[in-house]
Order: sequence, then C-alpha cells, then structure tokens
Amino acid sequence: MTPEGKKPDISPALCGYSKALEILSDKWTALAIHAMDGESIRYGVMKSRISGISQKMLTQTLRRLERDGLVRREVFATVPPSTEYSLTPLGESLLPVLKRMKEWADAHYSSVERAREAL
Amino acid sequence: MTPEGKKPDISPALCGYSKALEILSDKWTALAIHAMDGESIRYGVMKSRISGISQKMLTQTLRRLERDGLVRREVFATVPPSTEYSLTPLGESLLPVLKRMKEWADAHYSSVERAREAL
DNA sequence: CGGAATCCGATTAGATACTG
DNA sequence: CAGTATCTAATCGGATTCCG
Repeated sequence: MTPEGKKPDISPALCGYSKALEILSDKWTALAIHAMDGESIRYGVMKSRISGISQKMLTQTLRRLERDGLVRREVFATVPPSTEYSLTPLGESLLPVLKRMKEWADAHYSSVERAREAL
Repeated sequence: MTPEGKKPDISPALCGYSKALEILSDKWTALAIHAMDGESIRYGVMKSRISGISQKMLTQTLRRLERDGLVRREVFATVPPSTEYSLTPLGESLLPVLKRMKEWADAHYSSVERAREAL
C-alpha cells in the first residue's frame, strides 16, 4: 500500500502552507482580523479590545494587511480624527480558515497541554 | 442591524486562534508535518526534502512537536543509527486544518500578490 | 547518522517621545 | 485620535564544531 515515490521538494517559497502562514503566522494578525469580523472598527477600539497589543504592532499589522489587500482603511477628517478598519472580501475569505483553526484548538489544545505536562 | 454589544477582550493567551498558531505559526512546522503525512520518515530524508532547512531548525521543530504530543520519535540502534519520525493521532488531527490553509492559499494568494504590486 | 553546544549577526518587538 | 520615529533588550537562526 501507499508506494511512496520520490515526492517533490517541500519549499517555503512554493508550498501553500507557507503562503498562508506568511500572512497569518504572526502573533497579532489573526486577532486583528477577528476584531474586524462583521464590522468596521476604529483604531482605538481595536487597540483596547486586543489585550496586550502595542500601538506600534497594531499599526504595523494593519499596514501589512492593507498592503496585502485584506483590509480597507478609511480616514475621516473629523475633529478629533478617526480611522475605520474593515475586512475586504479577500480578508473575509480568511475567516473560515481561522474558524477551522479555532475549532481545532478548542477540540485538541488541552491534549497538547497534557502532553507538555507529561514530561 | 448587528447591534454590537461590548465583546469580551481578545487575548493571545485565551483566544483559540492564538493557541493554534502557537503550534503552527513558525516557518518550518507546517512543512515538517506535511513531510510526515501518511508515513514514517527518517531525519535525514526529511532534512533533504524540506528545502532550505538547517539541522538546527529541523531538530528544534521536531523536539517541540514531540513535546506537544504531535509527533512520535523512534530511535533504532542500527549502525549507522537511524531515527524515524511520524505523526501521532493528535498530530494527524492537524492535517485537515493545514489542508484548509493550503486551499485558501491556492485560491487567493494570487490576489494578495496583485494587491502588493498595486502599490 | 542524528544530533547537541557554542558563537554571532540579523531581525524583532516593547517602551518612550513626538506630531498632524 | 491615530499615528511616526528612535532606541534598545531580547530572540532567532545560520554556520561551525564536536559527540555517541
């Protein structure tokens, strides 16, 4: 069964896993996307919702998501000024993927913790 | 519509996204899991399959996966010695999650690249 | 063969201070 | 309010060397 021939190389530059992770893998990206799920949200509100994020990291995360076409940024010239962030359709297409990750964690993360303790 | 009440805080320590990413988020983990998909594989074979990985990073990645209960390590006292790595059931439970990530990348990554070029 | 240990340069991220 | 700029501590990862 399963006669393994020579598989092609597994490469960070070509593999789909790595491409998805290139976008999702940092500490704050998934949390920021989650904060924008279903609503437009102001910078300050997002910052206060995401526990522990610095304004530097929030700005950096949002800039990258905007550059990648996942997030839309709208500036309002009010006094004081406000900025609203929301997901583009491309950004929304990531939500099911994140949902699956969350489902896995909810179902299996306790097993990981038990494995760690068993050392 | 969608009258947003005060949502609970979004925290890296508590959020399911972050728990899953804590395991998957580094550069090599997903590729290593992919290499073990469906088969037991020797250290050296894995190293040669995964383009660009150093032995330090491969060992580090595998040690962490083993500690987390996702990977099984078997040492054979042959001459020369050999070590086989394979996924545990817990590790296999991650495969559908990774598959989803790959599917997203295959379907949407080109849009990300186009967004980047449009700057 | 399959590692562990050390060294060291590069990247990262928090804190702080300043601005339109 | 929503950033930008700078500095610095810590972490990361590649290369190298040595071991069972």
